Amino acid sequence: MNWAQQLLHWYDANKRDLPWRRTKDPYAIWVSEVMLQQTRVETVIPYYHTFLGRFPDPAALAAASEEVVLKGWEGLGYYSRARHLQAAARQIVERYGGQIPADPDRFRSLPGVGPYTCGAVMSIAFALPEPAVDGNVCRVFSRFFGWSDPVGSPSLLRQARQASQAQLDRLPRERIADWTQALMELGALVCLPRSARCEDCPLAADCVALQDGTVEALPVRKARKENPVIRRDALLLTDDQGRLLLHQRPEEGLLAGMWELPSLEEMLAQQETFSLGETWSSPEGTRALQKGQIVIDRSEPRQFRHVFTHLTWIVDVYPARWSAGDVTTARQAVTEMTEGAIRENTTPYGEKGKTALRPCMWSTSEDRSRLPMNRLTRNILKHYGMI
DNA sequence: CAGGCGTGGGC
DNA sequence: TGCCCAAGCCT
Repeated sequence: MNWAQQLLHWYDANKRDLPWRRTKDPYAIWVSEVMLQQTRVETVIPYYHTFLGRFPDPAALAAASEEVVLKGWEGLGYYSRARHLQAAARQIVERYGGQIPADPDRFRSLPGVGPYTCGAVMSIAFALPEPAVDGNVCRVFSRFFGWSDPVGSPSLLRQARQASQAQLDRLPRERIADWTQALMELGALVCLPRSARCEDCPLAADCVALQDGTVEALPVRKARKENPVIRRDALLLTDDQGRLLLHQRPEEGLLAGMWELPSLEEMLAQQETFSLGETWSSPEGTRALQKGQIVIDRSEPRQFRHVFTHLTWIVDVYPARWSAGDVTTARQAVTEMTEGAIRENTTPYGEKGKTALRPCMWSTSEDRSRLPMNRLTRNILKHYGMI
């Protein structure tokens, strides 16, 4: 047996029983591939079942509101994946009658479908000989062939695709899907980033890195930049009916379109353009703020920390109460409630000069269970008993 | 092409 | 605790 046959043989005996390996539905396989981008298998499994139950085919996904789709993705992260998936589903309904095109060029042109996802779906769902090179495959080949190109570099990707393609071209059709998954499965179970299990590897006899003693050194990784720390503040403003003021983030960028606590800094930044009691931007169907005033809790704000891939937030949360009363303009209300209470050096919303008004709403408990929020906001609301 | 874009688990 | 990651894509 050559090394490719040994790998397939190993896969036959050691492959995991994963939900997306029990279906031939190209749509379901596609959904799993998108969810698995930069995300662990154990994390994905419950989302996979829920999402497919709610959106069983491209037509169902295309017909849903973005809010419901985002809610189905809540907690998974990288939320543009969900938007792209839905946008692609809509194109599939319009252009291809709701069927995933069994055509690499057409599928690849859909939003959110890159080289890896295209190759994975085409090979796994349609047995087309398209290479699918992800982080696992790069690592396996980097070690097996002793390639020292950095992870993610075009040269490593190109070589890995070429190596996979060379095998695909020699495989019978019924082994195409297995080949794609066998490479990744080896990376996930044996050829691990750290503490590789070379003693269990079906390719050990031919592995350059194992013979050279460079398994732990490969693949070469670039040094990571330091995470900036961003100081923020958030207003936990409730009224006498238990409603909570929420704010929707901009349509683009970090946590796009998701709901969170409004920022005192943002209110300060926008005080020239609206007043709290009169013209607060409000999406259709939500309740505008009534005239009243804010009473802020002057005790020390509680602090929450949230770490993203590329930055860290430290958020001071200020509990406050909205009560009916005299008309209070934003300038008066915000100036009064922040004076001596708000910390300095926090960062306003609308980074990079975008200061467009975003929708705010008084949310009921029911609203808060329905609206998509990120993990930090969920944690804050849970801490204060708001969900 | 380098950087933006989430989250939770392992060590 | 802090750091590294895990089945990428987009700009």
